[in-house]
Amino acid sequence: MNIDIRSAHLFSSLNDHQVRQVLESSHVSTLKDGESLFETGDDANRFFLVIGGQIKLFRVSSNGDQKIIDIIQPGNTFAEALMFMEHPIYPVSAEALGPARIISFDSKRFLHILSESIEVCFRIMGTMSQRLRGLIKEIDDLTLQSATTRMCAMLLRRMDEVGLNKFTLPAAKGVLAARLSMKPETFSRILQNLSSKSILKLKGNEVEIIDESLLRSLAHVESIYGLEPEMPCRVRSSL
Amino acid sequence: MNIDIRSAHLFSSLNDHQVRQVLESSHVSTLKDGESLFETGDDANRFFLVIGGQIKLFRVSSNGDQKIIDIIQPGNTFAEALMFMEHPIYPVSAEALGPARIISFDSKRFLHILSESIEVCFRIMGTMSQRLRGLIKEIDDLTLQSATTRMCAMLLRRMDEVGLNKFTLPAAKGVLAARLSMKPETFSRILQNLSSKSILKLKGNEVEIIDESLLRSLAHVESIYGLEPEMPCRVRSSL
DNA sequence: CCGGTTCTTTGATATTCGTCAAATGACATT
DNA sequence: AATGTCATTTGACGAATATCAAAGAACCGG
Repeated sequence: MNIDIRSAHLFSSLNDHQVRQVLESSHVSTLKDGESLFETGDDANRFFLVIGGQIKLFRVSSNGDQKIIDIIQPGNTFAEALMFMEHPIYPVSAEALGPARIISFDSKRFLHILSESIEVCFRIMGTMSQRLRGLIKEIDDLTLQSATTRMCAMLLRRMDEVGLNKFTLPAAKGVLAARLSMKPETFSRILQNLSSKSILKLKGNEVEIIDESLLRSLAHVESIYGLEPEMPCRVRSSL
Repeated sequence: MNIDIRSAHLFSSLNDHQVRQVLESSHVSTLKDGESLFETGDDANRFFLVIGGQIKLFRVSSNGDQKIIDIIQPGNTFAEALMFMEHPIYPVSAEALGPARIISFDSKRFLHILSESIEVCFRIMGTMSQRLRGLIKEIDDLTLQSATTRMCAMLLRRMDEVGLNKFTLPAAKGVLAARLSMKPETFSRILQNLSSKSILKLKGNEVEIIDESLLRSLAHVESIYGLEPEMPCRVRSSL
């Protein structure tokens, strides 16, 4: 099991010596479906790299609903931003979505390495600023758009990702519903509705987009962001 | 007009020489009410420090509604996170809320200084991680709570800030409504409603909280979060 | 002080979603 | 295949919030 952690953006500019140092304080874990990694409010002295499966980051409201903040895919790190706080506390809970495999790292140790490498610092600031951007985008997805709009945007994103007009939903419907901040019932009804308008066909978790332009107009995706006039880089993964 | 930019967290660990360097590329501007500083999608090669008035950060949806992401107060910097991106583009628009005064800085120049000071890097990572936290909190305010809940939370926050049960609303009602992601009409009605239940009295923009405990229960403020990250942390509910 | 603009309030109505309850379907275990 | 469990769908209903329209208030320049 020798994974090169340098494939993760965060570690990409470490030299061999530094990688060895980081690995000294690291620990690989296997998680069962639904197994908790940490909870909102826990002391945060470690951060993580997903190497298999998916990790769900979420918050729970007083009435028991959960809002999924993000779903972390293999190759990505999370909770690394917290090490720079004086009293690091996880602002979300994390658990495995299906069986998963992660490596955890000691924050203090990593900070020490960081203090000797400006380059790595810059890289971290880069990922943090991307995450900030992603969250801002998220906020406006949540507030400027209706449930239907969010659904359509998600479908289009997924379609771009896959590159086909036919694809599998990236998670269970209930999970997606939470990710889009709606009830499973609403999720279901919206899909039925799109289906009844023959904008798409669905069979189980397989979706086939029929009328992309209509879907796109429903999503109102008229470059609130620019549609990147220049842009070489198309696929953005920030979910 | 000699302001010590070191009072801003971001610059606090710069030495005299560095401060001088930073100021070389800086530029003070005065903005009239509603004057635009930049718009969503503009190239971002400068960042800003508010020294007077307020700056509104917002995004506009396709139907013309605007969601206010944040209102930046004097002493705070904004848009500094973007300098670490390859193609920095402002993800929000910014304009003055009332007359305002700001200093702008050249990002490249600042990056150069940064590349020579790990300490400043760490400080920036600290502020960025706090901002991330703030946005996560924001997301769950928006999704896990109703309009009334958001209103109550805002009132309580304001009350804590001022330290009195009587205070002035921190901005025009319409602006606050947008900040809380609701229509002005809804904002008005909720206030009337709270007033009719004698939870508060209002006269113009003056609010007096009568029944704090009731307000607090309406806000559901059972610190999912602890209150303040760095505070010597008061009573934290289990969690 | 006036007239005009903009902000806020109010009422009537429409829509979107959530809630509750029950039916159906999918899947794993026995 | 039979069973149990869990996820999804469907329907009926209600509550929260947006929308539209119009009336008041507050503010401002002359």
